[in-house]
Amino acid sequence: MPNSQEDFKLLLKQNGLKVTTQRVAILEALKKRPGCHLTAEEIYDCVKEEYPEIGLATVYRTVQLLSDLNVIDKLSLDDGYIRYEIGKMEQANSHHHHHLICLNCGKVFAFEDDLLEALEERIRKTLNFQVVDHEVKLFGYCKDCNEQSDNSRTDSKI
Amino acid sequence: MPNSQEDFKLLLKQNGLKVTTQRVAILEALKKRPGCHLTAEEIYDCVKEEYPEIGLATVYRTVQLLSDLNVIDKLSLDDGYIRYEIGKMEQANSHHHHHLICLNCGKVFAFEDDLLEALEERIRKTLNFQVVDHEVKLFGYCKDCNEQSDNSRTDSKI
DNA sequence: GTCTCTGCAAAGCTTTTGCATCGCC
DNA sequence: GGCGATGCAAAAGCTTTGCAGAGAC
Repeated sequence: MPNSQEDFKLLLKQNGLKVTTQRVAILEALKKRPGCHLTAEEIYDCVKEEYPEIGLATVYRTVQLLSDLNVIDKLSLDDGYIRYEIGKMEQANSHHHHHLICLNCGKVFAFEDDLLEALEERIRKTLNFQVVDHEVKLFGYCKDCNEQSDNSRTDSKI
Repeated sequence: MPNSQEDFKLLLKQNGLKVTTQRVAILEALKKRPGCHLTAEEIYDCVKEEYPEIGLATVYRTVQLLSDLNVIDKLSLDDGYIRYEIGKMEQANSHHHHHLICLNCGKVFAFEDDLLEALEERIRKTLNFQVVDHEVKLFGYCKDCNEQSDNSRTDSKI
């Protein structure tokens, strides 16, 4: 991506949309935080720091728009919030969201996997179901939390 | 499951909870519809047919309770509703939700897969992340919708 | 009889929408 | 200057909560 901000402005114009400070600011806020899964409220707080007059409704409208343009990806961690993260650049058609969610600390880790390609192929053949996208969430306990519980087990000898 | 309704009553009592008509009726409603992914409102409508005086709040409270007891499974299809289905019987610790969601007709298909076991094992080893549960959603187009679009393509010769 | 559960209504929360104003093109 | 975008506030929609009465044990 040589100059993705210019690309973004072009993308807006190509779709008959206007380039506004708010839209650029929201995208930049998400770009600065790759791998973060932000709620609309969180994005609102981030952008407000350098653009205090922005409204929450604008954030909601903009993330919807950016999601439709495939610039950002939508995901849910089943906590009642819709979350967004910067999309895998220049890969409009193959966004594979794989997330590891720690049930203890709540941290979210992303990972890429090719094993699912085989699964999708198998489903296509056996069930005649054509898979075009997927969302995978794995719940468990992360490295740090595992080690902590190991330590506490060791430490707990009075 | 020899007599799962008795088992359920026992489970409630063992947890210091009371056996009520509403709780039994809600579980029965879900049991009658295996593979259906019902919202609280839908469960409410089902139960109301034979128990008209039930309240929606009771349904919300009961599905939460049944979910905590691992009797039913919670899932989301990202449409703003929390959904519930009868859990995999007698398998309290290994519920593997795999869902195929048709983007055209909205139908949901469930499938079991062992490929993910290998993936989880790999994640455990490479990332030191202990997976205990997962939620997999695959979006695409089902058999019927695929065939329909094939037909409409054939039919559209005029 | 006690203590939990239920039903109703109200509140809570995230997200969406209406509308006058603002600002990009 | 026109028309889309914004900001505010109000509304919408799902879910939770408070409370008095009902029901399980």
